[in-house]
Amino acid sequence: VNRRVIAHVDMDAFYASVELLRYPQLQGLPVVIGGGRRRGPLDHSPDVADFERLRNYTGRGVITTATYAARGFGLHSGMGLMKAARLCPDAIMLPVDFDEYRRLSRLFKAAIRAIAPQLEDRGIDEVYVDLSAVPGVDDGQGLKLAQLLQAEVRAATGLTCSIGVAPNKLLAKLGSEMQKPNGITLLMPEDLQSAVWPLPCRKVNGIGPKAAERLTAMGLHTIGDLARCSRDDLIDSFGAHQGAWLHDVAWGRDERRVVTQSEPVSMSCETTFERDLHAVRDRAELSAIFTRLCQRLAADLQRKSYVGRNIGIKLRFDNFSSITRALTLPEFTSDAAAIRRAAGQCLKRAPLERKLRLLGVRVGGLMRSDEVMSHTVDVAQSLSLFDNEALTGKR
DNA sequence: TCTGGGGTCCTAGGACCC
DNA sequence: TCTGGGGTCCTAGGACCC
Repeated sequence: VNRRVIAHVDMDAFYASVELLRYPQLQGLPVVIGGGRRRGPLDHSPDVADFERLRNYTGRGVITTATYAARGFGLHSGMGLMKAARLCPDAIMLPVDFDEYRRLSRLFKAAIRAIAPQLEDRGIDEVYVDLSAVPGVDDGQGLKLAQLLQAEVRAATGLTCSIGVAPNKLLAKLGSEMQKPNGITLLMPEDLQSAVWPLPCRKVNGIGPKAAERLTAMGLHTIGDLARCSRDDLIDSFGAHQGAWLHDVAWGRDERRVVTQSEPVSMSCETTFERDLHAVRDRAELSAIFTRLCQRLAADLQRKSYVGRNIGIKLRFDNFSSITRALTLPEFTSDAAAIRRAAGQCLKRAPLERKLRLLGVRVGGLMRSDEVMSHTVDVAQSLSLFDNEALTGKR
């Protein structure tokens, strides 16, 4: 049996660290990333006093990432900015700059790929890497390889990362969190009892707030507690699928492969309004936003060369409850007007008594637009070549 | 003034078909 | 006059993740 060597590489406080790279004068200060898109360009080397402070913020944003200094004040990602402002009014607030984060994301992934090509993307700031076939990985060289990965990532980006090395994804992911920032943790099966069992169940990727609460209610707090449950008891409580999975997790078992390529399933655009809007009273404003979302989504699909035929909307009401409505079109599309029409049909089936907080549009059932050739949609498109506009050469 | 935006996967029920 | 068993597609909601 070939034992695998899997690494999980997790960039440390990624967005915040990218900003500290740009503004080294903020090093060591509480800084949070979040809020609006951008708020006027800053000078190249602004004084610390020139940065926006949390105390001046009004709005509905949340913290996307907090520097380690900010975490010292109890700030963390997902926290509402208004609440964060109460905890640490002097914290510096920076708008998100996704283009820059994506640029550095590509750099760090390329640096890793150059050493270990079997890489699975897990979002902008983390990856799994299968090191099994990398030369020199045998007996005890896992640490050396992880050090090499860290060095190359830092050389390529100036950023630090934390790495877990283990026989599978589950343990590698647990490991990468254990010695943040800039840490390396090797987890072997024999470390299960000493290093993994003491951890709260919530640390496991896939056990969220709801599952953790159910486990707590059963008196199960740590992964070790879980390991003392029989497989059958867990299956009785959580169902065949999740119960068996929980049991495997507790014993450090995970056979999932590192998936080096995948296709997107859906794309979406959504926005939270600055104030809650009423479907009737704010009809014009809402309609304009709705159309803009569809246009942005269509542009995204076209830029990435995808079409889809499942069109859906998401509504969030003033009480934070959400609903979705969706329909499947007979033909694939990435056309803004077609998406807008279908999404409008969906909206008709939604209750609109309450004020709205968020509106979203989604296209699912995606297919690469260059693979759609033989499809009926192209019949429609080629037919449109013969419409009047094309024939008369207008436009 | 609590609670962003972009995703994936799972479940459950109904429609429909063989 | 009581009622199969699969399979697939679709919708809606929910849990979870980054």
